[in-house]
Amino acid sequence: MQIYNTLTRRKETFRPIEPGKVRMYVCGITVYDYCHIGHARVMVAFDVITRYLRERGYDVIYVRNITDIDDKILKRADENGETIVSLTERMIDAMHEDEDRLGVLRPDYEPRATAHIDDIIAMIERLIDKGYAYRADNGDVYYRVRKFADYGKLNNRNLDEMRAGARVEVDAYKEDPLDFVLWKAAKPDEASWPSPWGNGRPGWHIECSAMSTCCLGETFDIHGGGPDLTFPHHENEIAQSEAATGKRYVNTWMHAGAVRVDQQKMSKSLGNFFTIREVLEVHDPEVVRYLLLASHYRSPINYAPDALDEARRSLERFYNALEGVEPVQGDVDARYQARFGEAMDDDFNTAEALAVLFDLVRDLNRARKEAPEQAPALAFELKRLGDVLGLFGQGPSTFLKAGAANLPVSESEIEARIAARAEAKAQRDFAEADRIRDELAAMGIVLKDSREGTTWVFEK
RNA sequence: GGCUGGAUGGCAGAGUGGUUAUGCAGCGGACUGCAACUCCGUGUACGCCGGUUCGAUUCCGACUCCAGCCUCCA
Repeated sequence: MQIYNTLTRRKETFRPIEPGKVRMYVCGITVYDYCHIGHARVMVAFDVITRYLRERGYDVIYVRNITDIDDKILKRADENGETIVSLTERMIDAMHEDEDRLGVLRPDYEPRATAHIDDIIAMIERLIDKGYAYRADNGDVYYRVRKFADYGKLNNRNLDEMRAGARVEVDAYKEDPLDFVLWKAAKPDEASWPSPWGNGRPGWHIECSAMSTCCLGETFDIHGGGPDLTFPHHENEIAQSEAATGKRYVNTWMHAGAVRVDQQKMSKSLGNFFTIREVLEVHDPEVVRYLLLASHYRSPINYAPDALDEARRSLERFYNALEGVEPVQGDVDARYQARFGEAMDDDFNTAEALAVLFDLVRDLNRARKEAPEQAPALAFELKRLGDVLGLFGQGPSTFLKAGAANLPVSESEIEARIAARAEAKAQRDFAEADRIRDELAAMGIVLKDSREGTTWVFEK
């Protein structure tokens, strides 16, 4: 199996530290607002990665943290006039709701920063002892970046060149402008925890170093995250962890591609983001999931309403093929599984894997006409492989009829009209039959005749 | 300025040193009372300029353009 490693900038053969076992950490969300489509992409990407690794027989430990203390949280809670805990609990619940709807399986562990203050303090102490960190006069503790010789290796950055480009306000208390904060001294009435350096709260980067190490060990297999975390977040994590432990921190670094809107990165700072929940008001969650899987996880994707409509039409092809066939395990051409596996083995190429499934769909549709006895096994294979991607889990008619619930007619009324049309057709009164069909079509109900009878789907 | 990626048919999006990606849309045919679904068929796509090669969209170099990171952001 090949995985692209951001650290080496190439695909590498994946070899877990312990055979058969994969330890993976992914940077999660800072819970001060609802998740947007960019978050959804990371969630879905690593969900599929976990599902496939497990399908391959690996015992995966998947850890994704929750940042529940941070400047933005303090600010937002204050603006809302609610407590930090009230805000973060609300956003954590919302995040879980969003990912459940997208079919994202929960990570095995979701450590929260506020539950690991002791581990964080212990790691900072270790860094101070080794001379990699210092307490400044303002009470903050900083990491001494220039002390870490490998700094910049993940991003191919050179310290002196970075310095030239620095345009951040220089904190007077830092020894060097590049130093970053490990422990932030609390202002009088801010939420804080006691520490050897006074009351305060952890910096963002140290929390991931401490929680990943405490859940997965000092060296682990895969560390993932969004595209905007490679610098400085992951670079700083490496500096902290490798300085503290003296060991290699992570073997494979994986980063998802950006979600763009009008060719610009979807981001909080630009304000051009769509939350998962607002998108799900209009689109079936599986359509969103499909859209995310239709491109390779590292490619940038452009988020647009048209793209979702097209994803919906593509998914309809799958569900049309599955509708009315009872999947039963049986003999199928082994090449589908082989090609699917080859695609996924190549750095989780879901786009290629979906192309294999479309080929399978064509075979299934053909079998339904020409060799119906083969259809159940093909449908089973399609569902089984789709499940690795977290797709095709709902009943075909549930998907195809979704949205019809808001219509002014009930399902039984629709069925009654279909029966009336069948009667008209039997009388060869096609004008009446077409009138009924047009009437239903005007509401978005599209009829599909087949040998077994008439079914319908809802087209928005 | 430094560091990463990328540029594929109408759109989306994989991939490959010489042979069909795939999906959506379109066109022709079949099925159908007519449609829808489905099936069959259909498109001289690989940013630009050089180089390597018998042959390059695919390898190498220059160029143009796009995006990301260098500051909180998945």
